[in-house]
Amino acid sequence: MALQRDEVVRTALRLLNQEGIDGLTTRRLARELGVQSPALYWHFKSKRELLDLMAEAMLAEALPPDREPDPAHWPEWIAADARAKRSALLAYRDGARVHAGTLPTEDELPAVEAQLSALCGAGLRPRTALRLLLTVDRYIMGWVTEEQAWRQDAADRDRPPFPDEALRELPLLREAVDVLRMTDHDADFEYGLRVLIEGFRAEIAREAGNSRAASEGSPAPGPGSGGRSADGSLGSVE
Amino acid sequence: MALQRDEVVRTALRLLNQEGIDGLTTRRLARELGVQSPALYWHFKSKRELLDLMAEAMLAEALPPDREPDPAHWPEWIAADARAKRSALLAYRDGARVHAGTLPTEDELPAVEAQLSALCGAGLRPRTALRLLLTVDRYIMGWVTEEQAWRQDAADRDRPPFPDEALRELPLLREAVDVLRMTDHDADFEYGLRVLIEGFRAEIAREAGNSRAASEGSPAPGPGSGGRSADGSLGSVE
DNA sequence: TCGGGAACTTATCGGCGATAAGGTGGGGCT
DNA sequence: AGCCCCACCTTATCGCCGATAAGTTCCCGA
Repeated sequence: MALQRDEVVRTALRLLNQEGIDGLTTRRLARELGVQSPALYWHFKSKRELLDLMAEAMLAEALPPDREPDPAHWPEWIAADARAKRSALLAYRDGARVHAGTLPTEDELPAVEAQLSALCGAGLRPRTALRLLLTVDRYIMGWVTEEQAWRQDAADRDRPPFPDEALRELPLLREAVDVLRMTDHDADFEYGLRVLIEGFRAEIAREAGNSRAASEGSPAPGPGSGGRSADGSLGSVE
Repeated sequence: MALQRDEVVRTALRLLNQEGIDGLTTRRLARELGVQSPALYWHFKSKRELLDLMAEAMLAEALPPDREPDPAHWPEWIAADARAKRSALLAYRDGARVHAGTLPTEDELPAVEAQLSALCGAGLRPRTALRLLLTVDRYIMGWVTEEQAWRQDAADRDRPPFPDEALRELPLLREAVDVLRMTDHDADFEYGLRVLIEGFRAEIAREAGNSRAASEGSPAPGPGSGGRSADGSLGSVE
């Protein structure tokens, strides 16, 4: 039986966990599959394409498709999706770096539309709802990227970073030393996630309050030419 | 006159902008400097070390040292620092990817201590304050990573992603299409930043409210019991 | 005057992604 | 039965990469 794309991807993911992304070379992968490395280029036009499929497979394992998010419980499913995505990325070594190179695909769009629908049901405009989803997504990516870099480094290095003596003159950092040394990734991630959701809550309340003023249909949201842009102050918030 | 580490780093940063991170090779850099590539290994023990110094230099350009953040105006300087960091990363091609591999250095710690001091002055515990700083940092990194990947891709590709026909059955996405296609990175970044700061505001209010109940020294702030009602669903935080 | 080290060169290593070109075997067509 | 096509793989090779080893140059201080 000839090689299947699917089998290659699965083997590549296994190899990713064993060797890390730098050890995942076409030659190594080919050896694992019992073929010569150019054989892979029959199935994938480039290593980039293979990595894309790996990223897709990673997330597919964790995020079940075809859900109908409930507008009434948006904080719950936003948080649940965020945790699921983080778990999916953490499930493979360098998972975040593999995913990072990926561009969004058109077939992810229906799921996003469903999420937008729920958020709009909770009172947001589509633009704002999508921005919200993007925000949490960026947080997750940034978080897991750092987390995996840290874990990797902790595996290499023998001594812990930020030794006590470096914190001698820094009492506040000394008090927060377990956050600084990231001894509990889960709790620290949850903290930022909760902060985001609190912010979303405020944003929804604000936008619901404004809903009659801004009316609708205008692509530029009310204030100024470019919206709030970077005018420096956040004073317009309250 | 012999080569200086500093000159190498500056040339490397210039080359980074010209060629991107994949085009930044030791041979190419050496050629630019008029030496042979092994000469670089006299000044740097590895390419990783060079990249670390490049990342450091990138951020040093944008973030002036020795500031004394004001507790009373924490939203302003948090936002200003966030914008400055994003700008610094955007100032160089693949800036986020260069920075991503970096580990925090001990000499950044005093600046963090000063920020913690201000946030504690605003009513947070050190642990929470540091988590807050980490949260916004991860958001920035995730954001700029994606933003630069997108810009790069837009430069390569001739046609815009997500053509209209792909959105035919997706009315909400069609309404948010400029967010989806990221036509205004600045405004979209600002949105997430504001959401984060709103969340911080809520967090500070919550923690200040709890301050007498939890006293201190207890790592678990006891979510749900005394504080907000609505976060019960997310209550597994700590 | 000369030893030594900073700063660089030449030569080379092993490995990488990728391409070119050729082999092979089985299934379907005549 | 014969044959051909083509999916799938091999061998050979390209140009590049980061990195190391060993030798060279040249200045500076004792």
